[in-house]
Amino acid sequence: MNNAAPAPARTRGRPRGNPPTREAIVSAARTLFLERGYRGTTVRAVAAVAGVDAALIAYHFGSKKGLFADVMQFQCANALAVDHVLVGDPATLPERLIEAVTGLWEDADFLTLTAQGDEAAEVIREYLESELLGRLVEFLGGRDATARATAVVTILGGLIYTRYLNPLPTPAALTTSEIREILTPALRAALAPRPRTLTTTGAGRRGSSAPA
Amino acid sequence: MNNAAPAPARTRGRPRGNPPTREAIVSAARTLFLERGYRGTTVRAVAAVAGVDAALIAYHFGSKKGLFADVMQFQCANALAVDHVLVGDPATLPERLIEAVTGLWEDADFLTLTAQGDEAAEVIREYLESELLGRLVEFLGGRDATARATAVVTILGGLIYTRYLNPLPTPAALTTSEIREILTPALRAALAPRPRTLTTTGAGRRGSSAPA
DNA sequence: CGGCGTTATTCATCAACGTTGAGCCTGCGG
DNA sequence: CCGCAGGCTCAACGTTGATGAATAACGCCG
Repeated sequence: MNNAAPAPARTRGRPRGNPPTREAIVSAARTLFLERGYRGTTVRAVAAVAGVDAALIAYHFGSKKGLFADVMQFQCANALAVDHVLVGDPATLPERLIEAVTGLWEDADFLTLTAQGDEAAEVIREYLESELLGRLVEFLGGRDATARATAVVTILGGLIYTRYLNPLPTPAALTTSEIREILTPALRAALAPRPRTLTTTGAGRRGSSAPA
Repeated sequence: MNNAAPAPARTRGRPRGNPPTREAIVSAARTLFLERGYRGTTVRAVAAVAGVDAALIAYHFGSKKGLFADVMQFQCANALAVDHVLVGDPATLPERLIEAVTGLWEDADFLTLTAQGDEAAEVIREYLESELLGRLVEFLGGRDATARATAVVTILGGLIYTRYLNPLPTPAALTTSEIREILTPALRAALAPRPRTLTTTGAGRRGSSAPA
């Protein structure tokens, strides 16, 4: 299939110099994932484009899902533009957060990446629950920053879940503006510092399980 | 919910169950499992010996584990000889149960089948929790037969678990006679009819999870 | 009522999938 | 100069999806 060229370049053992294998895989994966989506992209295809053995993907990234997560970490960082969302008036942070998340779904790239079903969306949710959460904690600061950030991420994770991962039948689905209307106050409440040391029910960690 | 039709027994298409292949697979599997153990036996090898496609194993038995379960159901039935254990004086049933289970480990066939690690022993435990339980319920009869049989199977499952599936370091392991000494009273207690209608907490169903 | 295409259902095949374990070979620290 | 660790290849693993025969009941017309 690939090079029948006289160069049997792929010898066994450790390669010569400092091979940029990882980057080659990520680059090929980004292209193919965006082009054919998650399910439509096979590890073997990525490996072929990158010019490496398929087993190397499992070796470097653990699994196909891990590779996807790696690609998305880059892609999400660009699309979500976390830093860009965080700067600005804290009072309007909820609006910017919602816009960033809903905006993902108007991004064609994201749709082809994400509208494939199973593991792909988990990766995105997990991204939110790690990367965004860390940034938020750092941004919010203060004593209960973690709790507040968790609450925010929980809400956003639920949004992603109901919008994509387990989408409701279209009549029940909310439009973007409805989402904005409904979720903004919730986010504002979640972001607000605790008024006092009430037993504020401690925002539940996992908020993404759906009834059916 | 579905049709209350009295006898739509005749299905529509091709008749179910093509005997030669299924039996050929089971037969080949029994041979290879006994000869090379669970891990040492590949589904492709079984398929080759049986002269069928490897995918048929997944089709007929769901998975390699399922095939193993099928083979073991036969093998267990012979080795455990449930019927033989059940007949006789109910007063000495505990002794016979323990002897049957510990006897499995003195059976060379069982060791090669089972001493392979991962999924193989789960199958045996699951066998106990279905087949033996059903027979026990039937044998015990009476009102709380299910509860008593569940208690018995829980104990025996625990025995299997600690003896093989998650074996303790040898100093901590019990000898066969120690097991007999310790577990017989427990089994007797489990088998005893409930003295009265206490809220007997209903013997816990899953008793096989270990700390680490 | 009997023949016959239609349809439904099961069994079998093939290629491909993602993943793993064993081993190879190079680069580097001692 | 040698041992060892690490990037890597290769073959094989268990499993899946698409596709195609085989087969039996149904619909129908005559």
